[in-house]
Formats: sequence, structure tokens, C-alpha cells
Amino acid sequence: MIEFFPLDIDEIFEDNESVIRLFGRTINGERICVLDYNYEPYFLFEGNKEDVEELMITKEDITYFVTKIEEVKKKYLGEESKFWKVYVNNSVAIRLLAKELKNKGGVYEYDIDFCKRYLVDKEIIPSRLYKIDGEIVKKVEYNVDLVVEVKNIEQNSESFEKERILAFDIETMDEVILVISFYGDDFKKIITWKKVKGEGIEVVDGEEELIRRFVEIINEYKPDYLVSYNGDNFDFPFIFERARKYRVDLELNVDGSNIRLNRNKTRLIGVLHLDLYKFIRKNMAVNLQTDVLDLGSVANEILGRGKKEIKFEVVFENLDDNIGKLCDYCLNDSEITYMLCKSLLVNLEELGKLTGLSLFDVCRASYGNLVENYLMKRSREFNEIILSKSGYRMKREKYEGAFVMEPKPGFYKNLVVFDFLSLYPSIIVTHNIGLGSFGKGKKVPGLDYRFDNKKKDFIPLVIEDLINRRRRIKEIMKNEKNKVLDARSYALKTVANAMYGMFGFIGARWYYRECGESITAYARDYIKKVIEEAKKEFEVIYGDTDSVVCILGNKTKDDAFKFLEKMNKELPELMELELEDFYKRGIFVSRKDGGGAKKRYALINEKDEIKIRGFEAIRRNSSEIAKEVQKNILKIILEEDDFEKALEYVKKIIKDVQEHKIDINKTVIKTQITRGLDEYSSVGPHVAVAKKMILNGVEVKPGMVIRYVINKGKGLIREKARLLEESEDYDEEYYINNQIIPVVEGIFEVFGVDKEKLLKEQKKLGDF
DNA sequence: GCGGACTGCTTACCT
DNA sequence: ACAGGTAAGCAGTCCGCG
Repeated sequence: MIEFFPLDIDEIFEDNESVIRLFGRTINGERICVLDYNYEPYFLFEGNKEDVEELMITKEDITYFVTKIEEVKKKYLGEESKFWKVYVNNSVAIRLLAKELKNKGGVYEYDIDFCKRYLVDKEIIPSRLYKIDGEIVKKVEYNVDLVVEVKNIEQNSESFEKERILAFDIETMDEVILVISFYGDDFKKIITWKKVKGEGIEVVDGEEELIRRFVEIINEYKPDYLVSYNGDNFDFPFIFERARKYRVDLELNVDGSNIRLNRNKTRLIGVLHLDLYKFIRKNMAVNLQTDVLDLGSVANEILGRGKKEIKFEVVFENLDDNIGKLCDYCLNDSEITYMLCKSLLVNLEELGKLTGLSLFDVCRASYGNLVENYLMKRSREFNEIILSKSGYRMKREKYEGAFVMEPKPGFYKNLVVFDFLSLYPSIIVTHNIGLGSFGKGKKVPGLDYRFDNKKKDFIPLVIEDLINRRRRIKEIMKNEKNKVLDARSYALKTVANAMYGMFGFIGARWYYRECGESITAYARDYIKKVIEEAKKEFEVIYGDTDSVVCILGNKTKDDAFKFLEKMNKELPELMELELEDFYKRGIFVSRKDGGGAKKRYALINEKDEIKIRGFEAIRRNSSEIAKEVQKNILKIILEEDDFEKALEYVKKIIKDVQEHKIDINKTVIKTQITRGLDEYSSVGPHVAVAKKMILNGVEVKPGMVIRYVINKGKGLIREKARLLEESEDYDEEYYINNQIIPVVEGIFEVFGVDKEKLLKEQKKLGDF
């Protein structure tokens, strides 16, 4: 008997049969590969047995056929009935044979990745401990300590903790790799082929040798996790390209084979390549302050420490003298990546344990992947059929979303904000919104849909479980903070919150527009009711989706708590309104075209913390100078309640802009390119600049942020837009009239300083 | 051919 | 490729004027 932690899984074919391989580490720290020859591929069929029995296809000399048929009872959307479990000779046969049966009855569970299928059926969660019985076999080509042919696999509960981590980074110039560095547990390494003296720097003969060493070091170190920052799209494709030039084999797979380059992910068999940039971008970014996701900014925010910066132009100009600096820089990047991994690992692990995905997949999983995998995993215990993906062929239908109350513009004092705790998940559970309960039962407010609340449906039950688990964790954490529990709570929240979006996402297995539509209908109903009730006590200023902003007026804080208590008594058990905070002051502004502006306000609480929403001050595509001015006037107004001081401040800044005293860096406007440049039907300034960059031989890809300055000149704005590096001076009129005035006028308007008054001020200053 | 009013595209935000 | 709701800047277009 062996105890081991499976970390990675794949499938190989031996004699045309599917074999599952699990890679991981034993409890004693040995690297292990577990082979399972006994797992049989299958799909489900509802129809005549005769239609299945003789099923067979031959394609390119390979025959695909049925090996066995069993009758099973399964639930389809909560209704139990009989299905044929059709076993086939290998995993490729699943789709091929299922397709043949499509017009003869119902086919199910034919589009599930074979490895995922295995993990679900065997109830294996990567990184947990398992006991196995089996025979040790020899596989010389495998870079592992032992290979076992498994007979029986059984769950234990412990989690993998002694992971071996190795982070790496490369530095390149003119399409050549100069330096590679590694940082691991008590391990540091810098390799370069440039002549350099320095402690711990290994100098090799050339780039080819550098790549060979890269492979050797990883294979010697035997990491469980090989960590990069954007390795999928930069480091690995680069290394791959250079290795091809020298015909160097990248034998990094644990089974001795070469790694294959995939278009957008690099997978090493048996070693988990964790691309932290992917994880940050797809998962963590929404919770970060920074909107730039480069290693430095992210490390700064998450680790509280920045990274070393160097001037590449200077280094590259005189490489021989500066190669030492580049080596240092490279190692520092690996170190930061390693530290980042240490810090994020608990989140990756908790998401992995919850959803059953390997950390390789967790790193790259969208919210949709996470929630869907979680449902696939849970479907087994409910004996529910895993629905198939079909949505991509359907047309997406939009439906009505949240309610947003138009605010009354003004400057207010003594505010209180209430909001619902996990509104959408709690609605799903309370009103049993699922695919199996749809049809008859209680009517959805404002819609002609009904959901039966008698028998709890699969998805509501699963979410209820998520909510309850999270509540218990929060309860425990009231007494003591705990990193693991915190990450678990994050994972539970992330999956629960993504469930609503999944109902409306056409590509999801459990896509069901009516469910999404009903959730938002209930949400509108609830928030409107709270607003109505609140109006009886306070003046309600604003509301968005699940929150309500009120003026306390002549009421006390105690009254606010009493109102909260009263509401929670009336609300269904799982639904809960919370008192988010009290605010000393707050400002709500008008829209440019009249009426109150939704999703744009600023509040200050009693700890003097300012909360700005929607304003240019927090938008990327405004210039720093405009953002700074807006932030500062909001600060003066909210903290000191002194709009005249704010006005004086703006006048001073406008004067500075007029006199070109502003640092040109603060006039940069950053706008993202979101598609191929010829796909734009409207050419804005950022697109015009990007087009010029292409002409200069710079590669522009979707996702890239263009940084430009508006220069003096004639014509359209895009004709005056230039890259920062190509700008000598800014157009003061543009920055005053199009950047500064627009972001402050709405705020001053609240204090009765109208646009004309502001423009007059500006003219006077212009004359000056 | 020109300028103002309006429309639609685009980005980046809010919940 | 989880959802819908929203503000605002700029380009593009339409229309009247003469």
C-alpha cells in the first residue's frame, strides 16, 4: 500500500485503450506516477438497447466499438429514470459513437474531458491524500522515483503541503535569450552565456547551452510546481522558438517526452506549470486596486514589496558592462514570482479542493470553468446527469438585469448605507431557482415564470451548502484570523457568486436564461421593497442592485439599526440585509445630459476613508492631471466641507496647465486596444496612435494599453494624439477644456457654480 | 463647404 | 468568453444654410 498526493493527470493510449496516469508525490516525498488500466470510458443513452449493441465505427484503421452495456438509474433535472451506460473501447470512441445515436434517442455525458470524468467518478481531488494498492512497474524513461499500476484507490483526507516550488524568468534582447534565472526552496540560480563575473552566476558557452541547462536544472530539481509570470505567452513560447533553432529537445515532461507548445498554455506532463499572471488576470484582478497587472505592480500590492527596476535602454546600449545588472534583475523577478506563488498558493489550493481542478487548471480557469467544474463534481453525489454543452449553437438572448435608482444630485451629510449579503446566491436558494424546479409553483414577480419550492433542486442545494459552509468559516474566524480559512471562504464566495452569471452564459452546461432572468426579477423586487420601507424612515438618495443609500436626517444611528432588524425579521431566512457603514458626507452629481448620474458618487465615513465610485478619478482612460484634480477636490469637499477652497485649488491648477507647468507624464491618457485595428469602425485617438505604432514596426496586440498625449495642432483630437515619447509639449487648451473642466464642473454644479461661471473663470485665466 | 445637433461606437466602470 | 446597467468622450453623420 502506498499513500500519495495526485497533482496532475493525463491520458495515454496503449493498444488503442485509454490509460489514466496520475502524477504526484508519495507521503515520503518520492515522485510517483500511478497508472490506471481499469477505468472504462462510457456515455449515457436513453432509447432502445438494440440501437447500441451493434454500434461500431472504423476510422483510419482504428475500430471504435461498444464493450458493455449496463442499465443505470440517473436523474435528469431531478427526475429519475433509466439509462443505458454504454461502455466503449477508448475515450475517442465516446464522442464518435454518441454522435451516431443522436437521432435515435437521448445521449448524455459524451462531451466530458476523459481525465475530468475519471476524477469525478473516482472522487479524486488533486492535492489530497490517497491510498493505493498496486504493483510497482519499471519505466526507465520516466523521471520519477516509482511507477505503480493501480488496482484500488481510496481517499484519505490530508492535503499536500510539502510542495517543491521552482520559479523562473528569462531576459531577452533582439530575439535572443540572454539570462535565465531560477528561484526555489533554498535554491537560486542565474545562467547566462554573456561573459560576466559575479557570485553564483553560471556562465555557459552560448544560447544553445543555456537552453540545455534550463532543461537540466528543472529535471534535477524535480519541482511539483514550476512557476512563471506570463510563461504561457512569453517565456515558454520564446524558449520553444530558440530551442527549435538549435534543435534542442525540451524534455521537460516527467515521462521523458518533449513538451509541446500550445497556443495559449504550456503544459508539462507531471509538473504543474503555474502561470501566476493568468491566475491574477482571470481571478484575482477584480479584487486588486491596480489595473496594471505587471509583476511589479502586482507584487507591490500583494506582497507589499516592489521589484527592482532597471533602465533597459541603458543596459542594452552597453550590454557587456551591464550584464551583471541584468542578471540581478532576472533573479529578482524569479524571487518575486516565487514569493507571489507562496502567497497565492493557499488560494489556488482552496479553489482546487473546492472544484476538483488541478492547480494547473485553477491557474487558467475562468469563473465559468470554476463553477462548472464544481457542479460536475457535485453532480455525482446527487446522481444528476451532467448536462452537455450546446449553447454555442444557440442565439444569446439578453434579459433585464438589476434595478438602479436615479440619485438626486446633491451634497449630503450623515448617510447610512444598507446592502444585501450575497443577494443573488441567497435568492437562488430561497426561491429554489434551478432547472429542475422551473415550470410550476410560485410565480416570479413581474415575470410569467414559476419555480416549485417543494423539492429543493440541485443547484439551489449546492449553493445553500456553499453559503452555509462560508457562514461557519466566518463564525470561526470571528475569534481568530486564519489564512487557510480566509482562502477557503474566498473560494466558496467566488463559486457561489459566479453561479448566477452561469445561468445567463450561453456556453455553460447549466445555461438557463429563465433562471438568470428570474434571479434579477426577484432582486429588483427585493431592493425596491427595501427602498419603499426605508423611505418611511429616512430620505433615500440612491440604490444600485443590492444597496440603498439613505440620509439619516433627524434619525439616529440607533434608528438605522432598528430598521435593519425590522427588515431582517421580514426577509426570508437566508436573505440578509446588512448595515454597510455610516458616512459623514457624500456627493452625488448630475449626468452631462441632465438627471442624476447613476454609478458616480463619493462618500466619506467616520474614519475619514473616502470611497469614490465611477468618477474619472478612478478611470484609466483619463489623464493623471484630471484624475488628480478630481480626487483632490473630492477630498477637500468631503473632508473639509469647503467647496470654495476646492474652487481656488482648481483655478491654481488650470493656471499651471495654461503656463505649461504640468509634468507631461501627467497628461498621458491610457486606453486599451481591445481588438484588431482593422476591426474598428470608429477610429478614436488610441486607435490612431496604435496605427502609427504599427507603421513604425511596433507590434500592437489586443489587450495592450496605448499611452498618448494630446499635442497642439489642428483638426480632430486623434490627429493631435501622439505617443508620450514623441510628444514635446501638451495642448493646454485640450487639457483644460476636455480633461479638467469636464471632471470638475459636475461636482461644482452641486454647489451652484454652473458651467458658465466656471468657463468665465477659465476665460479670465486664459487672458492672464 | 461649414457648423451644430444628434447617433453610435468605444472604454471602463458598478453591482 | 459568469451577468446586465451605466456615463462619457470622440468620431461619424445628417441637415440646414447660403
